[in-house]
Amino acid sequence: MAPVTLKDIARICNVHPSTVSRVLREREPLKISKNTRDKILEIAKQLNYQPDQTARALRTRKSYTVGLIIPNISSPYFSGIAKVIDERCGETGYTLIISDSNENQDKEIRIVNDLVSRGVDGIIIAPVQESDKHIRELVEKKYPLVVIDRCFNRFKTNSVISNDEETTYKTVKYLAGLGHRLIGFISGRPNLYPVMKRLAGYEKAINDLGLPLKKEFVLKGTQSIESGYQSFNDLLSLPDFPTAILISGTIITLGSIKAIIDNGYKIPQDISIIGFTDIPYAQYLSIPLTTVSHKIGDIGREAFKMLLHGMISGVMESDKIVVESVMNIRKSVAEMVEKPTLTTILDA
Amino acid sequence: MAPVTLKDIARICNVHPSTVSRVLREREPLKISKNTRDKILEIAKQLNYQPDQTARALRTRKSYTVGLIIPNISSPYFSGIAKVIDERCGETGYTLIISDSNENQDKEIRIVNDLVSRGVDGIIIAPVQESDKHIRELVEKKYPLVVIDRCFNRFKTNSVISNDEETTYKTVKYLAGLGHRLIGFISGRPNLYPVMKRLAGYEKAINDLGLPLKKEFVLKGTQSIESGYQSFNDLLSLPDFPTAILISGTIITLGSIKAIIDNGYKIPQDISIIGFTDIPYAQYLSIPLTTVSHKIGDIGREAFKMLLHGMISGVMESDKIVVESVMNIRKSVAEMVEKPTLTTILDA
DNA sequence: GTAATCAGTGCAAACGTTTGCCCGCAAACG
DNA sequence: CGTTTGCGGGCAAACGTTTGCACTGATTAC
Repeated sequence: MAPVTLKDIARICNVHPSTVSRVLREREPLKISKNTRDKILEIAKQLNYQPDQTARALRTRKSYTVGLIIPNISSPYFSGIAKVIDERCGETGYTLIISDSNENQDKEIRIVNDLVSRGVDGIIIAPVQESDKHIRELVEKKYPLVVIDRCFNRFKTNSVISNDEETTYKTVKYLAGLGHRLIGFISGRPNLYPVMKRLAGYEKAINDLGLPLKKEFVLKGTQSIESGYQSFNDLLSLPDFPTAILISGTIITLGSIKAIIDNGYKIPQDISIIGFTDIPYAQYLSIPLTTVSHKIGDIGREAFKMLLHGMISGVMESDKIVVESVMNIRKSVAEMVEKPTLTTILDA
Repeated sequence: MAPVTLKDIARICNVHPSTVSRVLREREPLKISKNTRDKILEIAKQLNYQPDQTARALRTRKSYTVGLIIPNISSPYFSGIAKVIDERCGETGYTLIISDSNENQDKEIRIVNDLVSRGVDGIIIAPVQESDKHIRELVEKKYPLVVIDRCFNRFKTNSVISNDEETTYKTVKYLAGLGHRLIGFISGRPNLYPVMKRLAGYEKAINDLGLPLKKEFVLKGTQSIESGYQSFNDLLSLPDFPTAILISGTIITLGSIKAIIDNGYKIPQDISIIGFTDIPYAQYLSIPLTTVSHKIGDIGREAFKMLLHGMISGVMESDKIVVESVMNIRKSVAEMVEKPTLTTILDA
């Protein structure tokens, strides 16, 4: 009934528990006679011995677990990242603890404390980014930690992010190249790192291209479908609304599409949209969505690689890895009939 | 640097570690003078003491963790369930360990062993269902365990599932009511419990309604987009293909939609489809998908409730809870022009 | 006035491992 | 033959908690 322990095996084999441990751990040099060794192994297998990881972790101060904290597990973006990190964990003998902060700063702090007191060997986190004290403390303690997707400006951390600024810049250029002059930008929470970067790229491109930068064309909100719906509605009620809109975030994209449909507009005839980031369903829609997709697999793998290095070596540097995102041109962007003479700028 | 322990606090307060433990645990009756109590609490707060959950778990044989094993974390269905279970865990003081079995039986077994040896207090699992030995062993040991979505016929377990058979029956009736007589059924892995139940409901309805039951109308495969694509292609290449198709599984649904588009057919003019289960994007598609959606929230909450009861009481019964699924009528099903005279049957 | 109660706290064992150290013995060495 | 070497394995401490028990001094009960 009760789980079998080292002592049980030791008693049966007439040896000391430490001997059993040595055999099962297989440390070098293993100075155990083949006789007792075989006997122990056989009994262990026969009794289906499973070491108590709790006891082991207490003794060795190493739990072979890593924590992953994401703001929303049902977002395909984050659950995709979780999947590849989980894969890498499995391959390297770690157990992954995934926790959902639900975009709630207090909950995130509770989770971090909990994970640390549970003795996880390292943490990968996509932070809520309303506060950074708890993260900074870990970083200062050289705790193995990697920040993904959203990184901090106020201090250095190991992080892996996407090149949102450049990509957004190119995206605006692409739209301008198709003749769009009135281009809008909609997002959720504006203080998120990727949103700030996208906005920066957007504004820079608008300026460089000499397009009108109207502040009523950029709308912010929260991380919810309703917020996206509301923002897009506001945009559409403008007397002279944009011909193309950049939408930051898949949740916001969903709300936006609903707003367009409810208003009776057609994509891309009436309005062109580009979504950040890609959603798995985007390509299967009747109007396949042009999107900017982030390389979820690369992000997850790089993050785990950095973390693993930190966990093994015991030293944490502060590298920042940026993975390139790519544009998926589908059908949600129309070419404008009257092309402006921007070609000279675009060739730059 | 090193984390602060009970001993540290005890030393500072000039008391025994056990006293510190008693104060911090706040067990009744708490026979500690207000003096020392206040002092300990203050120092603990000042030093930001976080109890070592590993040590505590070792001593108390209770870890306040629960394991959740799902076959695919990036499926919106499973990640949705994970989200509500995570919420309930947070509310009740448990930490959730989510693991992805990736529809791989071997990996699932490894995960189960790992979780058990990590001392989780209970497990919720949506099993791969190729083997059941490891599950049955846990059930026989009265290990707190709840099976969701897919349950076993060969032995009793606590489980929460959806009423797929009845719902599918009604769905076929609904299609027949709209004049469809050639109705197909496409699924992924056929040995999954919900798929079996859906198929049973489908066949029963076809029989009851006196419709033709053609075996080339029901196609099975694996859990992949490609499989859905392939199956639907096969169906469409039939000389006399169905006018309506039931599609089991969101992954298969994605593949099916792609197949329809690639073949140049229009939904629902050329073919009607109903998807099991609902996907968050379904209602925002240009052709909103008629789906059967499962009450993810109820499934998660009920499962956790059962598990919590088992973990607290220490006894596991074998209840089976079935939650009702609902049909979301949208626009992917067309009414047939010539209505058959099935009304008498349908009124039954 | 003595015995029983009780508040307040210390002591030590225990949870299941891991690991540094030591010890006995036999072989090898000089 | 005495000493070193090395193999095989036992001993006990330690990781940080929790908790039953014992102990002291004071209060209450009779």
